[in-house]
Amino acid sequence: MAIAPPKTRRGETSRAVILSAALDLFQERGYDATTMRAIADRAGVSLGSSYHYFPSKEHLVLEFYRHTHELHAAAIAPLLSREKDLATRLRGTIRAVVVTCEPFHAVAGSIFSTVANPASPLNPFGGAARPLRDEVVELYSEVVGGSDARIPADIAEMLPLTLWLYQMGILYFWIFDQSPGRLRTLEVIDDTTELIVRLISLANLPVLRGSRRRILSLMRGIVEG
Amino acid sequence: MAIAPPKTRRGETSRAVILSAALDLFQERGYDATTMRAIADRAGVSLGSSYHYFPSKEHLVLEFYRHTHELHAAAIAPLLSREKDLATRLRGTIRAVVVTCEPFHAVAGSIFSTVANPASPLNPFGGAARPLRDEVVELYSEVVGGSDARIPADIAEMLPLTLWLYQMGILYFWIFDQSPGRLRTLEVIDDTTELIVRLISLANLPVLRGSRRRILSLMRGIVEG
DNA sequence: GCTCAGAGTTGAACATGTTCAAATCCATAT
DNA sequence: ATATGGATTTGAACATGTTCAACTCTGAGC
Repeated sequence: MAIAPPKTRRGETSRAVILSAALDLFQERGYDATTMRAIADRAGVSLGSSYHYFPSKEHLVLEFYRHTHELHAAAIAPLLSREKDLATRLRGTIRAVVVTCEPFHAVAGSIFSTVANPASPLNPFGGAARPLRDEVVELYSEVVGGSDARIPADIAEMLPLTLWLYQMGILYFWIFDQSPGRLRTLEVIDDTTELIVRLISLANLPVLRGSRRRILSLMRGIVEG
Repeated sequence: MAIAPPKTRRGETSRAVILSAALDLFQERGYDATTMRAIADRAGVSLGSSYHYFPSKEHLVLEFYRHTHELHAAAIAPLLSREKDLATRLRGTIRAVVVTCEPFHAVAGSIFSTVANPASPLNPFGGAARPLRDEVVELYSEVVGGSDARIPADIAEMLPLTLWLYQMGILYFWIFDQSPGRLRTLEVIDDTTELIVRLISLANLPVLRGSRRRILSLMRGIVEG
């Protein structure tokens, strides 16, 4: 189940070469059209060797994810250290997600569905992908925490996870988006990020206190399970 | 691509027998563990015959959906004709969804991921499953329309589709729910339906008018695409 | 009753993810 | 230098979704 790390230099090379071939082919042809045999061929190893380092084709996608996550984190680092306005930070972060993922747009559909499967090791709610999800949630923690917005503690507690979920929603929309330059997705991002920030500030209104408490306790209950 | 309907009585019988075998096996073994050969065997036809009536294994799932949808619609008919309170109608409807689907809980995970795939004919946002989705949305139209709640026109316009999406969310939660009697899902349903009705009434507050208009126009924009 | 076109049926063949037992490689101990 | 044990590599074999060309069946028209 777990990925066995290589134990020799030779093994490290093989693993790296297989992964690189897989990432290239995923981008060139998409996930489904990329066969394990093609990956092995391009990597110059046998079919069986690929399975020595990656328990399944899906585990190769997990590395693919880690790759784009690192690209994304690097892309928004300047923004996060410079900007203090929450809306701006949030908008920049989410925009960077779809910009970073753009080269993989054609691949994204089949990958997304793989990830959504509760039985898949890639499912972010419980499988091998859990650590990566936690990293992304942590990133949103920084997006919120590094801003000058004053956010009530109960909201701040659930916000990073909520924003991660929101990001997933945006990505799902983006997968379907065929507009030139993915303009529709960018518009939705602008509108929704502004809305989110506005709703957070509205949550302090006395009339909304009750609903707010209910929503947050509901979310806490869900997360615990 | 499209499913060719049988043209003779013999064909009708074959189709029915294949479908019935598939539904049985899906429940017995789950989607992945059910092979097309097993379906053909149980139906007493050849492998090729199955493909004459159903273009793919996924199309068999589509029928599976239609089946549960009909069970669901029948289950809530008494409630919808008797009850006028929106929260009660909504709670009963969603509860009936998970109750109806309970026999298929083990199957649901792999099916859900199949459905989420934009490339799948089962994807409710565009594939062959679109008509079925419209039926479900229509059902929520009735849930709302048949209640005595006074709902502003702009909200009423988007509500059925939103409730359908909400139902999908509940089902995804339900898939992960391992609690005895699926109690956690039922709790979440009770809490969320109440919350939804409360938020609808709050939406009339002057302070929320702006956000409400933004949210609805956003949703309209998304649906159009 | 015969013919025939189209509906229905069949099973072999193919593609591809995955498994596995055997072969090979190589650093280290002797 | 040789032996050894584990890491690595290999390719055949398997399971299963899907395709397809050939075959059979059936009922309408004569």
